[in-house]
Amino acid sequence: MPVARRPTLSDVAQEVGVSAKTVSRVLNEDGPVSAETRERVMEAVQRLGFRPNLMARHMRLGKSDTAIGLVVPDMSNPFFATVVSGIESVTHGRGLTLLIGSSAQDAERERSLVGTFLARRVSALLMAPIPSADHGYLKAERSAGLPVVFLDRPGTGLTADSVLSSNRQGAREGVAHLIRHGHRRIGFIGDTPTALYTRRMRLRGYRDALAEAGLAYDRALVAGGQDVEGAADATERLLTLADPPTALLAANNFSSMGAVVGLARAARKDVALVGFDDIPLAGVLEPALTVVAQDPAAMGAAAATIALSRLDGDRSRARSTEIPTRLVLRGSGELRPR
Amino acid sequence: MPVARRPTLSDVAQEVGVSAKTVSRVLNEDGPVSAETRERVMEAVQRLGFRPNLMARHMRLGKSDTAIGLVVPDMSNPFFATVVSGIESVTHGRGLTLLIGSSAQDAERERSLVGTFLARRVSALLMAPIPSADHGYLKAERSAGLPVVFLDRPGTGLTADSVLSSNRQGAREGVAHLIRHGHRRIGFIGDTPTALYTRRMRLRGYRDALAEAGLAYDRALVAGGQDVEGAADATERLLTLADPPTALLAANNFSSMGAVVGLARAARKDVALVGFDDIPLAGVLEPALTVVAQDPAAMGAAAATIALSRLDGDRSRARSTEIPTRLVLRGSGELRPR
DNA sequence: TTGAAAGCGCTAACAG
DNA sequence: CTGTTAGCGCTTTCAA
Repeated sequence: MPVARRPTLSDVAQEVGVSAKTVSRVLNEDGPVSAETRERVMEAVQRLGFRPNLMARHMRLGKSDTAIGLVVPDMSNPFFATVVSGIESVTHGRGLTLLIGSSAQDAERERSLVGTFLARRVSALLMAPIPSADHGYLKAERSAGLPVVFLDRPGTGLTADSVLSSNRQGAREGVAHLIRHGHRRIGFIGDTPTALYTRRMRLRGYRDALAEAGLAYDRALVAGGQDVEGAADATERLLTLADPPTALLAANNFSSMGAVVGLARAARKDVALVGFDDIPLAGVLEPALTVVAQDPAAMGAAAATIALSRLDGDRSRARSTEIPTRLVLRGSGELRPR
Repeated sequence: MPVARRPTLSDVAQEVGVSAKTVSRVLNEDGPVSAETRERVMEAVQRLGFRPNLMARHMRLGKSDTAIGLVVPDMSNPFFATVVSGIESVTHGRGLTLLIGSSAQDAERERSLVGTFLARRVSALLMAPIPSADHGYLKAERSAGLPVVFLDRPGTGLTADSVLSSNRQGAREGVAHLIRHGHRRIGFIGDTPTALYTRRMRLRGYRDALAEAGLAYDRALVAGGQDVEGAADATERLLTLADPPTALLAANNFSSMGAVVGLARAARKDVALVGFDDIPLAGVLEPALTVVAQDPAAMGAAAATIALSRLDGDRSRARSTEIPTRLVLRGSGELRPR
């Protein structure tokens, strides 16, 4: 089967018997064109199935690509999937296309993705940065006018806008809630690596709440894993301690699921639990799961909005936007210690 | 702050005192360059922070963009989020970038997204097509060599590759499982619009199983909604029928959640349930949820693999790939009717 | 081993 | 109202 070449502007022009510029004028409604010419051009465009080449257009205009690049650690994490839909809800109206890549928690891969996006001349860069990576290499791009927005975690080595959850305050509220219900031994189920910004902030909030209540911080009550399974194991391990916790704070979505699984396996419905990040069906678990809910869609939308305002010329200094978390009471955090 | 122009190939060339072509040769390891020249070019590239402009490169080569376009109905649906990570796992190794857009179940929007992708000259197009849309307008592109792969549902009006779940067979097995456990009145909780391909196929599988068991099909037992809430309401309504179902098949992920919520609200732990599409925490629900699990990551990977083989010159006729579902027994489907 | 010229598809600037 | 020329940043072709 012969592979037909895609028609170009000049193909259309030739077909109609006008110059390329005239066709361009018709398509971009730029400058005056006689009704009849317009008509004939449009007809030829239809007939040939012509579609202007955006690459060529962007290049000629010497502008950035009308796309924004997004780097997330893992697309299949519902948190980031929802962040993406928040971003898209903002960018779509502006005719911006979304380029997405997963860093898979690998600094090399993150850098290579960012490199590709830069080579494509994206209009802006949104990223949930890898903790171990330095982002100083973006300094030149940023001062050349490329908007960079860090999402979920601040970046290292680069001053840029960021959009974060109220991690510390949220965790503090969650733990205070458990304390209010009489708990004195409260475990912390986090993720690994422990260097992750969100984990550190949430651990800080956990310690804040303990300190406010005059409770000692016990490292033995801090555990975690890489995934749901790891968090479930960690939960079960905490329960076998000599002086075990009567309540738990799980510090992110999969830790929350892991804690639920671990408690279910140990058949311990008496252990209170507050999760971080809402999870589906939290309401029908038994007991129903109390959580510190984040608002990932709002985070994505905020990040995109900031990037757009930068594109629109906002040159004010970099700022950090905090999206509030919300304690959603459903029951699991209100159990009393026995 | 002065916004610096990005350095170009000729900037680097000028800096080093060679021609643009020489710099190009160094960067692409194309043709002979003296070690010393190479050294000096590389140094200048580093110093200026030069990054070749991919748009210009693609254009000059007259090839497609090294990107593939993906249209999904809704990014925040974990099913599609997982499909995306499956796609990415395949494309990343090939240096392809992923362009993503949400159609939001709107035919206009789908078409505009596809239009944008085509204008960008993507190398391939993957999409979960809107049921109400005709995709005949892609015929010319396809015969011009653009790989098109439909995901999750076949497209309308266009012969193209597709990757689908074994919807009918999966539903049949799920319902047969309920029948095997003694159920004779089995409800179907689906999504709307009812024209959706997956719903139609799963309903067919449901009817297959009933027919095989000699059970009559009763339209009154078929209900559904647009989201979790709607499915929950539909579930509650089915339970109030004069001759209510003793078991349910929920036909997708949010219908499954809705059915779980509806049964929980009605406090009916005696009603058997088989969900379609696995959901998180299915194992710790009470009773634990039996599901017909799909494999969204495999679907994404298969779609990407097919697109790549087409790019590599595979001109065989369009084929439909079926990714098998798997009945995961956890308890909720094994309840006996009272 | 290196360079000059031409051109990918498009549009800005200027003529006509 | 319409056309011509030039050039965005890169690579191919051909020549030196």
